[in-house]
Amino acid sequence: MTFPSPHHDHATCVAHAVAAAEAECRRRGARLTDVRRRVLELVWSGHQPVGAYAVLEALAREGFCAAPPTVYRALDFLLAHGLVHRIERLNAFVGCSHPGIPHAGQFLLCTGCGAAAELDDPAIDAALSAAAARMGFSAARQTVEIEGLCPACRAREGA
Amino acid sequence: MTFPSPHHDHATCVAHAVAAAEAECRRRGARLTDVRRRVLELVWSGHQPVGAYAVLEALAREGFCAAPPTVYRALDFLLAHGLVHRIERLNAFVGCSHPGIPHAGQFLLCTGCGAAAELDDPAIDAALSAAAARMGFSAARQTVEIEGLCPACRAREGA
DNA sequence: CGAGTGATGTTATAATGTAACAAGTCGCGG
DNA sequence: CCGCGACTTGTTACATTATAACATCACTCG
Repeated sequence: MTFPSPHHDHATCVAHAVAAAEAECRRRGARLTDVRRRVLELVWSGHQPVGAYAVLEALAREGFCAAPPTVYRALDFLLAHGLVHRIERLNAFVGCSHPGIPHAGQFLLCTGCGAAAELDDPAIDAALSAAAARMGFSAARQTVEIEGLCPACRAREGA
Repeated sequence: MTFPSPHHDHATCVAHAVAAAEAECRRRGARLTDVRRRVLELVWSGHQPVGAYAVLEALAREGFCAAPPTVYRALDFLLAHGLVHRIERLNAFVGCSHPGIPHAGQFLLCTGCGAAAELDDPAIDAALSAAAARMGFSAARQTVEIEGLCPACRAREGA
């Protein structure tokens, strides 16, 4: 995954994400209900992590008239099925770039524009696993979040 | 840093941490006030991350009669001077093992006993830097948190 | 259809974190 | 010693994030 150009056709990003989610849910026998699909689309509304309450407000504006548990339940479902990731530093959620393929989340977070890019770098995995193993630690889940400036913002700030 | 034995003399851990903090603050011309020192000691009360409100309650029990901003300000001070780290996954804080030496926080978090061990593995740093550089991303801060089971809990669960 | 499971609605509340301003404290120069 | 200024703390109120508990709904399967 890379930082998307500001001119890319984002509608197809969302369409791809929803199609992939449909497929993944079918494969798993899980139900991608209306609320869940809509929450997924909202999380994909940009390439920036979205807070649960931002999703909630967006739903409210469309007349879904939901309460916090609705959103958190949908997000829990999407997390459980690997369709979104949680960004711990931001208490926010971002669409998964490769649903269906098991992978740990590794993220680059731009503090300039708020964009998030998902990595899946085997070298990082290897370094983490090696460090854990060296301590006799059995790793189950990893959180890797790197804050900084994306190429575009770097160019802008540098100018 | 490694996972401490349950029998180690924790009082000396705390004493070392406070002494190191005194030294570091002197070096930086920062004031380690009573509240800040006490909060530091409370964060060091175990090798497990401690929530801000847990610190608050502990202070209250000792008659410090503090409000949330007091604790958050002390924690902000300690963070700013590299005396504690924040664990994002847990919304909690843990004492820094090597104050004064600049380093990114990398943590092993045991889901069995709640213990946290700080790593400082150059290989992890290198892998993250390389991945960021490959994307043209300029990294400023990293969050690395690995959840799993520490050796002791692993033995216990395995049995 | 009817029972059972899973999904959603609804209300209230818990847990975490901050804004804004008042008051106090400490050190330093006059 | 005094008073100024910078920093620290107190205090109140509130914002943000997340969950518990229970009622109701809806879909599937026999």
